[in-house]
Amino acid sequence: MDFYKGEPSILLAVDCIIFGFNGESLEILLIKRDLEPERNKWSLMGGFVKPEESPEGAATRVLKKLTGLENVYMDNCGIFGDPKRESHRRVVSITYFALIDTQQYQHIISDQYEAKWFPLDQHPDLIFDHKDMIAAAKRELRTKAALYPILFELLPDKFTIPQIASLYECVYNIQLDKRNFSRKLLASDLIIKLKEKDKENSKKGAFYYRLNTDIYKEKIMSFLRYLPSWSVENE
Amino acid sequence: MDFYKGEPSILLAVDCIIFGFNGESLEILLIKRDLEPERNKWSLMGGFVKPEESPEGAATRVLKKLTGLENVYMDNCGIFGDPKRESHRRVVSITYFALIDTQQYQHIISDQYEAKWFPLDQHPDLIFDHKDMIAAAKRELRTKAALYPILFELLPDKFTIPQIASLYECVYNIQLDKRNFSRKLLASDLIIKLKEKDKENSKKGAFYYRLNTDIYKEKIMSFLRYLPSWSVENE
DNA sequence: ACAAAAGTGTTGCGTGTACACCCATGC
DNA sequence: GCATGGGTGTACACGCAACACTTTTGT
Repeated sequence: MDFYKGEPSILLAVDCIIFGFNGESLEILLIKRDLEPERNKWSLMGGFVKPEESPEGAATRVLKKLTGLENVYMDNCGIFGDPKRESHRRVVSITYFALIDTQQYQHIISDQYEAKWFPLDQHPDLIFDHKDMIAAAKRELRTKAALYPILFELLPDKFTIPQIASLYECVYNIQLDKRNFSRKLLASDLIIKLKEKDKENSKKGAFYYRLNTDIYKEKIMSFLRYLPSWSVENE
Repeated sequence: MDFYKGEPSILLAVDCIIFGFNGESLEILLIKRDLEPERNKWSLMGGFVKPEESPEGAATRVLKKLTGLENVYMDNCGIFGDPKRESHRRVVSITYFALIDTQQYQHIISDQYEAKWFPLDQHPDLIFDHKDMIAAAKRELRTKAALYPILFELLPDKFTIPQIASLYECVYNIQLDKRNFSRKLLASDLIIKLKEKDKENSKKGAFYYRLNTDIYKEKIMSFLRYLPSWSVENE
């Protein structure tokens, strides 16, 4: 039986905002678009949702195609469906942000695309509404990261506390008191101290830590301690 | 020119989780589905996205069709795109939750649909994955309402503090200390005291308040004071 | 008068912030 | 030994939960 006959069909796409952290700044991975229209312009990595996959599945596939990475943290961060967003054809795009460890990425990068990292706030002009998508992803990343410790996804397995502190500083564009930050993080039981020290960035050296994955998963999964909080303040 | 030729077309739908508060419990508005397949079964209000409208526009249209209401608070709360979610045809559905003031709704209800309010946790069996949609909407409502004072959207223009306190109790299934709640709310400058009292629910009577829309909009728009908060706890 | 719900005053505790200080190391 | 960044101790402020207490009114 063919229900819904005559209903308008719309093309459904996904676009990925791929975040990485190089120790200095928060960056996003952009590609030179490889199909018409707008071929060769800078763009987010994306693709159409195929009949046998979910939107999230499409995003996962597209991400793997570009980076070779699997099991990457991804999360929906918007729906872009303005009828005029692409002038040629009606396409609704669902966006996902991905957090990847650039250490792992370096080695597996696909040569099929001309891909390049750009500082989050200094990307070139992009096609369609991709600029808005990035802005939405940044907002969503900030919101999520304030509630759940997802930023660890951007770091290698072994990391130092100064490293993650500077990551938070990049994400929120703030200055943190590293001493208090360190204490707070340790008190959370989220990280486990290793024997080894990183001596590259200081004479004394900072201990390496790794995630306590049990506690991490618990915190990622759990919800807010839902209480009204009207003490919302501006950025 | 016809770019993207040969790309699979997918039907795109929206479904609305319509929340209302009757003073006693949090409820959702369900309808008896009026088209095949699954005609006459309980369902969320929904519809297909038309070529000339955005998904959000479709949700707004569909909501107005059922309730007659416009300018209703709505927010995306999920994407349901499993290839097998409807066995007959590939449909991806974007869900929106809506917060309406049931006082206004009572009078304008459309007779075109058999619609009925159900307590959020006691709804009948629903078609497809609509049950999951409601669960996702509930989670999203709780998260949003913990960060922004959106629950006022569920109340009439004039409301009392005990009223909104009991709304929070319903949404989070908790007991609040009304005394502290009242103080906290007043300190937020979100509400403005009126001369009048509601004497229906107590002998002393509780003052009516109305929203301070300036402060309200500011708080709704503003983002988190983005700071890492790992003190996440379970429900 | 008294019950019942609205609303205020007060206090202790926990968390975050600021900052003085100590520690380890390379040069 | 001294500069540099890593890390600890401590003190104060603030916000929130707890709860005794006051207020207002209907019966």
